[in-house]
Order: sequence, then C-alpha cells, then structure tokens
Amino acid sequence: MSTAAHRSGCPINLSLEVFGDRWSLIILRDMMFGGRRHFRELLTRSEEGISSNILADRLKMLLDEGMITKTDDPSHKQKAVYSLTEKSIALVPIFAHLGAWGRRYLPVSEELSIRAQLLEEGGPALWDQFMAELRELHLGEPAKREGPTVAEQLQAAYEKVLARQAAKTRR
Amino acid sequence: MSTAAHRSGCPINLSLEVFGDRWSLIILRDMMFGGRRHFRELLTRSEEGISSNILADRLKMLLDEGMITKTDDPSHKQKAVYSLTEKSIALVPIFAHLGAWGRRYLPVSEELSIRAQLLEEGGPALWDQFMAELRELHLGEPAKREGPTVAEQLQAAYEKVLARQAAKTRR
DNA sequence: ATGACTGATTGCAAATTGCAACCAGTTGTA
DNA sequence: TACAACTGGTTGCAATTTGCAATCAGTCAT
Repeated sequence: MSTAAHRSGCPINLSLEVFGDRWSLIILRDMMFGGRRHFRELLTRSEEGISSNILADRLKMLLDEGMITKTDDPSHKQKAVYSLTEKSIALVPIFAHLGAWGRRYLPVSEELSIRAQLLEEGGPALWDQFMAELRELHLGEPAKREGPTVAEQLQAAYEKVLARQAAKTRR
Repeated sequence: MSTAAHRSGCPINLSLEVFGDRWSLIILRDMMFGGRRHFRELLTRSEEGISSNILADRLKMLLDEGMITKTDDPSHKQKAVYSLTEKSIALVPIFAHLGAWGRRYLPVSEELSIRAQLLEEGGPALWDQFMAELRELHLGEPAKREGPTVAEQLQAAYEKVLARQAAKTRR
C-alpha cells in the first residue's frame, strides 16, 4: 500500500484524498472538540455511531498520513493515546468554516451547533487561541494562557444549552 | 430516497453528509474555478478523470441538495447548463482554506496550486470579490466591477506558470 | 478467579465505485 | 439527404468499501 498514485496534484483534490470521506473529519472533530484520545472513547461516545472496524481503519490511515500520532498510555499496557499533529491542528479554520456553513444551510440541532456558533463569532483570533491550546495539549508546547480556555468556553456553552433544553422539556 | 435520516444534527457531520466524498467538491471546484457548466465539460476536462455514471449521480445529488441548478441551453435542445447556487458559492472560503492547507502539507503540483496560492494571499477580501463574480455569473446578479475579474487573474497566473514550465522544458 | 475493559479483528451481506460499452436525440457539415 | 460528431446521460458487471454483529486475546481491579 501507499503506492497508490494521486489522481492529480491539485491541492483540493489531494486534501480530499486524505479526508474526503464520511468519517475521517468526524474522528478528528471528536479529538479536537470532544477531547477524545482513546479508541474506546471515539467508538462509544461517537454521536454518529462509527463502527469499530471503520474506526480502526481510519485511525491507521490518519496515522499513515501524519494527521495523528499514537503513543502508549502509562496507566494501562493495552491503552493507546491518540494525539493530533500540527498538520491536523491546521484544519481548525476549515472546521470553523464547515460549522458555520452547516449552521447556515443545514438542519442542525441547537445543542450540537452552539460550539460552531461560538467558533464562528470568535473568528480567526479565537481559532488561533484554540489551535495554541491544542498544540499545548497534543504536542506538549508550553502554555501561555489567561482566563478560561477556548475548550472550556465551548464546553460551558454546550452544557448551558443542554440545561436550558432540559428545563424547557420539564415545563 | 431523501428519506434517509441524518446521522446527527452536528453542522460538521451534516456538511459531510452533503459533500463528504471524493467527488462532490471536485465537481463544484471545476464549476467554480474551471468555468465548467456542461456535463461534457465536467466529464472530459476533469483533471482527476471522473466517470460518467458517478458524474451523473453526483449532479443529481447536488441538484437535490440545492447546491446547483440545471437549466436548458438555448443553443442546443439536449444541452443543459449547470449553475452554482448561493449555498455552494458560500463554500468559497472553505475551498480557499482547503487549497491553502493542501499546498502546505501535501505534494501539490506547481501549476495546479498557483490559483490556491493567489486565493490564499488575497485573503477574505479577494474571496468576497470572487463570490460576487460567481453570483453575477451563476445567479444573474448585476455586476459592479473595476479592473480584471478574480477569475481572469487566476487564469492568467495559471497560464503564466504553464508558459514558464514549457520554456523550462524546452531548454 | 472472575468479570469488565483494552484496542482491535473477522465474517458476511449490502451498498458504492469504477470501467467500458452503449444509447437515443440533436446538430453541423458534406 | 446522409453522416459523423456531439448532447446528457444509462446499463451491465466486477471490484472495492461499508456497516453490523460477533468475537478475541491481553490487561486490570476486585
């Protein structure tokens, strides 16, 4: 494998050859915005219900493509930790635009689009901050923060929506 | 068909359900940046070599999804003209980011990435101008331009690279 | 020692993809 | 008026990919 010739040298085509399928970006999204780092987390806490063979296959591919790395988890001899690389962290702006586009044109659910809304409103400055946090978390870069992390802000907003929805249902 | 339930209400997932495959964005790219408007143009001038059944299938899907429209070509009773919609024109920033990312991390060819480079350097202001031109061309919006179009600039840069490459080979 | 948890693998049916041939109606040209 | 080229596709078929469910061997806490 890996001998497969490329369809063309167009940057858009080559990008699609890496993550132009129904699952690769879902996995990266869950690692980026959902904090998933282990196989089992990605498998069972997947909103879309990925199956284990597909997940294993895509993780292998993303590894080959240099989009993620895999290291041992000291706490368990069988446990692996998957980390993002600079190459995948660089996709943050694309995720932000994808989220914004989906929110505008597709039947999104409120609770699953609040993060996209915040990311859209925050703009490139917020994306950069989030990317710095990811580098810190996945690449071990030194932190230089002030106040709550972007990840915390996104999570807080998500939980606030969930709480409001629960209250509304209860009424 | 069209009764298929969505995997989740996440904007990124829903976006991928629309164009998360190996061909949809290639077709839209060729319509946007390659000026293709007819079936045969998309089929035979495709850099990646799409086959006619896949092209027909994707055009039908993009039509269903409201990403393109189809009208009769007055010049030929069998000829159809495919046009972009606002929904697909709104993908321009995503194409720009995809191109920039591919250029940075993948083995792109010079001639096929010069457009991506210009688009990246031009930034959001250039993207907006290009989107306005697409609206003009595909949605019939009134023009308000000054100087050469973005499409012309991209094309000129592409041809310049081709000419330089030809000269280099000849030497 | 036992049962839950780890990252997967396996078998199989269904759906999708890709290739090549083909098609009927339309048009320009000899 | 014949003919070839061009129009947007369709059809048949093999190969690949997907998705589901069951399974697996090693690890770990109790």
